Amino acid sequence: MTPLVHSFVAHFGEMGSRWGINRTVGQIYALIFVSQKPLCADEIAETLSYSRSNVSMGLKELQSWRLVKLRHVAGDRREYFEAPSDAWEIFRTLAEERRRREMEPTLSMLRSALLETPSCDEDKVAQERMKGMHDLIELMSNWFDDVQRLDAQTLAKLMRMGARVQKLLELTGQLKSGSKE
Amino acid sequence: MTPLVHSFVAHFGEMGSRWGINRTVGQIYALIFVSQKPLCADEIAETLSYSRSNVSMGLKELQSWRLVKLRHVAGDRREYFEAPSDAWEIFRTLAEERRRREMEPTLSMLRSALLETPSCDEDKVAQERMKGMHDLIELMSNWFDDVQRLDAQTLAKLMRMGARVQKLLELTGQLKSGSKE
DNA sequence: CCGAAATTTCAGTATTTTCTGAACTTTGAT
DNA sequence: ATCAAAGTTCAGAAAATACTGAAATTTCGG
Repeated sequence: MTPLVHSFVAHFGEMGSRWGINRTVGQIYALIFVSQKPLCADEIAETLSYSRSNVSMGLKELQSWRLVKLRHVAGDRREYFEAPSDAWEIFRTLAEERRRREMEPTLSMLRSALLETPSCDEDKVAQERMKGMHDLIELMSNWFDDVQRLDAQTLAKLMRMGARVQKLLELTGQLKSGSKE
Repeated sequence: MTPLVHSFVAHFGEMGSRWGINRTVGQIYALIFVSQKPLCADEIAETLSYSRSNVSMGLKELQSWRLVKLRHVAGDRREYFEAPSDAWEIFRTLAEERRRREMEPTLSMLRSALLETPSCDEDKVAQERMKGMHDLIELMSNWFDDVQRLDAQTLAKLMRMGARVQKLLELTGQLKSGSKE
């Protein structure tokens, strides 16, 4: 590993825990991400000085996040991995997986909590708060879903507009004033 | 704790690790969030059966995330805590803190890595990939910043529009076609 | 179908993180 | 200023998580 790659890999290892993955997984991803060619498990284990089995687990985890893709090299039985390099694709994948892992379970918990009949004042208040949270998460979840379907170009345009989108909305409001939305 | 509140609190405890906080912190937040009135540390420790010191640490952590606010009750020396109940405010706070903790450090690491002179082909490729990642994170970071400044109403409108925003962009493209953006 | 290469599983160990209790510091009413 | 109540700190115990090595399983060329 060159010093440049090393510092990138080390950073991903350190940030891993903030991002909800562990050090090994972070480093494996970083290494694959900057690599010119697909890597196999042995090369990764060797480069990062982790046991073969740890790398195997890490690769499984990365596959479950859909952050790495399996490749086969002709005449070689080993499995090679590469990371999609299109930043937008990565962003979408991450957004989708986080929605599934971090929002969906809470949404379903909230849904059932809101079906309960409140047995006292305390529960009534609690349900009101939960309703607010539920509605926000649902809104964001649906929005993610929608955005998922936009093509990269549109998405980039939208991002670059940033706050100016507000102006656009005001404009639209005028164009179709009277419409119920 | 009523069964309803209990299940909400328990869920936040379990999800905590996925969200980058620990069980105690998740449960304390959940409890404060659904509570009718501000709570003091002793009440929280009592209700959740955690040690007083653990609750103290947890409250510090929640304050650093700006997820709870300190309140003082007249004629009572203890510190009481409450959680903002406006879902949009919470969303903004979370987005801002996550940007600061999860994106900023990576952005600055990438910036310095991109300043290095690549010493070989491997480094050249690595830098290209890092450039892609850097640009995306920077774009998202700025976008977060912008969105931060929109008022809740505009934000909600934008979210509800979802994918239909694409239509809007096409429309604008026509209106100001020829403009450089 | 055989067997060597590759991958996965998993029990046990190592490391990290969380949590507690006791000691310490701060605060504010008297 | 005093002191009791409130809040914080921190060393070490407990719990959770990550990692390894050895054994088991899968895969595929012959």
